[in-house]
Amino acid sequence: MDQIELVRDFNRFYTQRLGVLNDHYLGQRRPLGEARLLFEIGDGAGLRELRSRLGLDSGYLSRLLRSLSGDGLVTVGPHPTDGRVRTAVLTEAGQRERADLEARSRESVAALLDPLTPAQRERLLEAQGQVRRLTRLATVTIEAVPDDAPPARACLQAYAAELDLRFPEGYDPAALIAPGALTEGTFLLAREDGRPVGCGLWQGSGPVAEIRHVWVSPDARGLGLGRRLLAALERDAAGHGITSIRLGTHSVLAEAIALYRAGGYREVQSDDSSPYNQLAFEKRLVL
Amino acid sequence: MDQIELVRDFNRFYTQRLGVLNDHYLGQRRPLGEARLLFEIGDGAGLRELRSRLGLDSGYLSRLLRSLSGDGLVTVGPHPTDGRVRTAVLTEAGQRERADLEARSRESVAALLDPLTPAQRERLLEAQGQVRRLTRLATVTIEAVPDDAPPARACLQAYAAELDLRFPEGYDPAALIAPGALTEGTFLLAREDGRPVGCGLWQGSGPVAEIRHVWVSPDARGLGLGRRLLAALERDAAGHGITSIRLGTHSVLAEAIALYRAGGYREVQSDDSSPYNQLAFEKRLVL
DNA sequence: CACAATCTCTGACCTTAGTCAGAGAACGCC
DNA sequence: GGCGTTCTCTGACTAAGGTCAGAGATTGTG
Repeated sequence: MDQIELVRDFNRFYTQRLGVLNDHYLGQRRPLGEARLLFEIGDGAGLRELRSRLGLDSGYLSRLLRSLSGDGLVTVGPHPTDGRVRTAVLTEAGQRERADLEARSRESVAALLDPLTPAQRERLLEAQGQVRRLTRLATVTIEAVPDDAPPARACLQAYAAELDLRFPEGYDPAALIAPGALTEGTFLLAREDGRPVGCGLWQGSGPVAEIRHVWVSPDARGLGLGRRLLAALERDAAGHGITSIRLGTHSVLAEAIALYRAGGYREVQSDDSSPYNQLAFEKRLVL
Repeated sequence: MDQIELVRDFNRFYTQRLGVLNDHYLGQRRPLGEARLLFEIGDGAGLRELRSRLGLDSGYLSRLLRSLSGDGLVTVGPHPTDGRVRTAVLTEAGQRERADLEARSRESVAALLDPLTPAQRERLLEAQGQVRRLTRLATVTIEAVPDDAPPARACLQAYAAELDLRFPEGYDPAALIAPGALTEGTFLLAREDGRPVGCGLWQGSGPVAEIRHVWVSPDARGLGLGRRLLAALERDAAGHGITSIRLGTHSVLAEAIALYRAGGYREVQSDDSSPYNQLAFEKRLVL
């Protein structure tokens, strides 16, 4: 069996397992749609938000809510500020039902874990974490966007805010590349399910380019995305005739430094004008 | 987050991932039920078998088949020997459709793997394998059954057949415990999804009991089931007042010997009358 | 050979999950 | 204050997935 077949086989296996688990804990008390809605309402939520979170048609949502409120689990009232929006709130019975579903779900998972030894449970969690991290990494898309695209600027703002916290001297957002200033080079944006989770750019016209502003969103760290971004930047630069990359970084950014070293960058004498770049690295691109 | 919550979180994540994958490759060409049926028919299958494999109502299956044969993908003919049963066979168009679905599925998995480096793919497969093995192990049930129950005898037959192949001198099935002979002791049967996948028994009235006939089905090896069975036998025996276990094994059964050693058994002088038991082990049970 | 069991098929019926086209109320902006 | 937009709700409709009760053919068994 090749790799693709092995993954498909695992997916089939796990689909089936999850099906059994779901059947067991849902116990036919509620249709799936209503159960999901009960969870999602939580401590009250606007219908508009519910619709977007669950991806429901407005008519369908309305009907689901009517059914739930018919069972006395939900009340739908007006929104405090916006009269068009309505908000759904769980009644006490609704909260009990929700807690009950939650407990059943926990119980069926607990029953699954029960026969395993503590060491085996650890291994299971570790392996699930690994599957998850690699699957997430694999589904992140990286694409070139203009450096003034709104999601690009959002990433850069987050990058600047983080550096401002981490650098002892703070970070001046004016040091960011100005919108539209990237005429020679590429800005790469990483997205997970459409949401921006990282960025980076290379710039320069000569045979030597500079990589800057490589950033990964905190909730996407540990996946190996920094490495993917760096590799994608190098590939893109190489495709534009760049043969060497230089980059500078701050001495407090230990994980960035480790990333560059692991990526084949060698530390060189810094001649950078930016006060934030205390270290300089260089790498020759091989085609 | 506790362990249960972590597992639930992984399950939610993976459900969603699989949903995206499925939506993508099924591409709305076929309803899920029909697609599954196309796969399952393969090179022809009796309707009765299809029904049990897919867990379908006979009326529903009939209707699905009519729909598929209406599209020219399937022909339904008589069974060669049993006139009540009918068999479904894929037409050429059906085989093309099936191959097409298969190709789409492979393609979407290939697209998932594509962004990963070879080392990351290896790690993903390794982790998926780990999740699968531990999940399988956790869902195996172990229960006491009479030593003459049909699934118990089936396991013992398989055990004897295997030993006969592995022992240079062969194995005489008469050496198996006779049906109904286990009056003092317990026969434990391991099942996965109802299917017997392993067994083992302890027997004896004194403070010292003997564990015999520990066997795990070839397709359930590598899960750690032998270890679970052994632990379950010890627990059951201890519950019946047994304080020490002795057991004998054949010198060619390397993995069994390793299992006993890892389980805390110490090799002792063999005084066994059975010609198959060249090695003897002993363990004091602690309560 | 009779009779019970097995197997497939049909028709009637049901729930879940969803889509679509408006109606009507409320809001935001000019 | 008018007007386009946003939001919810209703009614009409559809597809998928499935259940249930027989009818009719066939088979195994006493």
